[in-house]
Amino acid sequence: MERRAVKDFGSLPVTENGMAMPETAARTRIQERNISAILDAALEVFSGAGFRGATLDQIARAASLSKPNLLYYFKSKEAIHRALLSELLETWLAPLRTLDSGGEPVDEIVRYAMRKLDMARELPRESRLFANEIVQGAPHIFDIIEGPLKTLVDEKASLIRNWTTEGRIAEVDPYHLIFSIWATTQHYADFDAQVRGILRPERDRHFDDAARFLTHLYRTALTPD
Amino acid sequence: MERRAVKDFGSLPVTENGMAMPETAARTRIQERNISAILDAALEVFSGAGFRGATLDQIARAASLSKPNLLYYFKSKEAIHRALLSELLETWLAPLRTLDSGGEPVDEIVRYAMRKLDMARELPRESRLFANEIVQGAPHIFDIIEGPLKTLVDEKASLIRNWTTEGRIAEVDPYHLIFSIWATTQHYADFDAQVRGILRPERDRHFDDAARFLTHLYRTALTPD
DNA sequence: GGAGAGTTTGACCAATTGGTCAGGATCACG
DNA sequence: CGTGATCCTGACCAATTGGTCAAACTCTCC
Repeated sequence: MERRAVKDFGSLPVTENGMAMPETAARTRIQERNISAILDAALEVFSGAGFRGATLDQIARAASLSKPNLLYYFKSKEAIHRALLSELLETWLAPLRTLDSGGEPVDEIVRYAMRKLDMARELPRESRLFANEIVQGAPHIFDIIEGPLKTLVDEKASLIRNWTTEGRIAEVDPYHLIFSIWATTQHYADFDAQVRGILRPERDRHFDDAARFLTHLYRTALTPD
Repeated sequence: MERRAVKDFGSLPVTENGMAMPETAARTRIQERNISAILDAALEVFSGAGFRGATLDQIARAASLSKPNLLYYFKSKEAIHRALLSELLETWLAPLRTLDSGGEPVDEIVRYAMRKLDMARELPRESRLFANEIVQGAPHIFDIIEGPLKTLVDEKASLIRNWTTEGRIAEVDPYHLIFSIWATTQHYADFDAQVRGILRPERDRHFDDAARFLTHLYRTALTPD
């Protein structure tokens, strides 16, 4: 083996998702630090400008690394984006997973909405990252939407439908209920610029009003007559 | 005056919004045709890719014009974007304007939500154009949000608040009510890729279910006890 | 049918962008 | 302390992109 082989199969095995560094295998402290700096910088830049709007220079600057050094850790812009999306996907879907058949159904759904609203407040960049991706047709994650996400939503939709069948919540379409919870909560992260332009809130004050409003909205709509 | 002056003040006066052609003054049939072809192509491309993601070549191709010819009608990419946004702004705000103090308040608000849902179905590109813009911080229209849009929303919010004061609808925060209507309806245009990935609807079938769901949601939440 | 306004284009340009590469600096560890 | 693996960089490249320009073409209207 000479040069070329070393480059291809040497100390920097390229994993399937395009990362130069394996996420599982042992990382040096330097790798640990730089990879997380890159992903954090990438979240900042991608969420604010979308995939195509983001540039490697911006990400490099935000991560305090040189551009070639970025590409030492991730083999391409796409690879960074992919790694970021897959890193955040679980976080993003976790609240829906916790929707459980135990407990009072109306409370359970309202609690889910409140959890989503909290995430819009605490993790707006993550929300906008996915918003940018989906608005533009979800080119990089359509398989996830059709696969794991659809499976999860189908499962929770049938749980909700059981509640309506048992008369424990009002008769509503479970899918559109879920969509409306996503829409009304993520709205405060994704369209933050508009919300703030209209409300001019001090700090995040408006989130409390939103919480009250959404609680009323879903509680009245779901409580069976 | 020689050459240069002819170029600057000659037959193609540049209007304030950057269009090479005045919208008001007489247009030749060729101008009529090409300008609307460009704006239509631009809507297609900008709404699918965002401002930065769109390229003049894509727009030119979609309009069946050469790139220099595009720039004969609009002096820059920004000018096309600006013209498009300002052309569509009225269309986009019109439904809210029609929210009127006459008529039954709950019906009036539900009717507004249904009108917005129709627009998400009929004009998804327009919805995504604004969505792209706002998700990325509304860099080109923040003054509109803070100005005319805020004014309109303030006005309608106080109308809604009157209704609650009079006990004609339930006590809800009018601003968050409006936001929730925007969010739940535009969701079907802006996040169309996700909705279709999960529901796999034939045609636009799911809009009818959405209409039923949203009618129930707002009717129950707004009807005073 | 011809003159001047209006329209179109190929060729071109500078800046930006994603990505490469060879070599140098630094770190871990025997 | 030295040596091999890891980390980092300046210089560079090809492609793309927004935009310009002079020249040519076409339409309108007298």
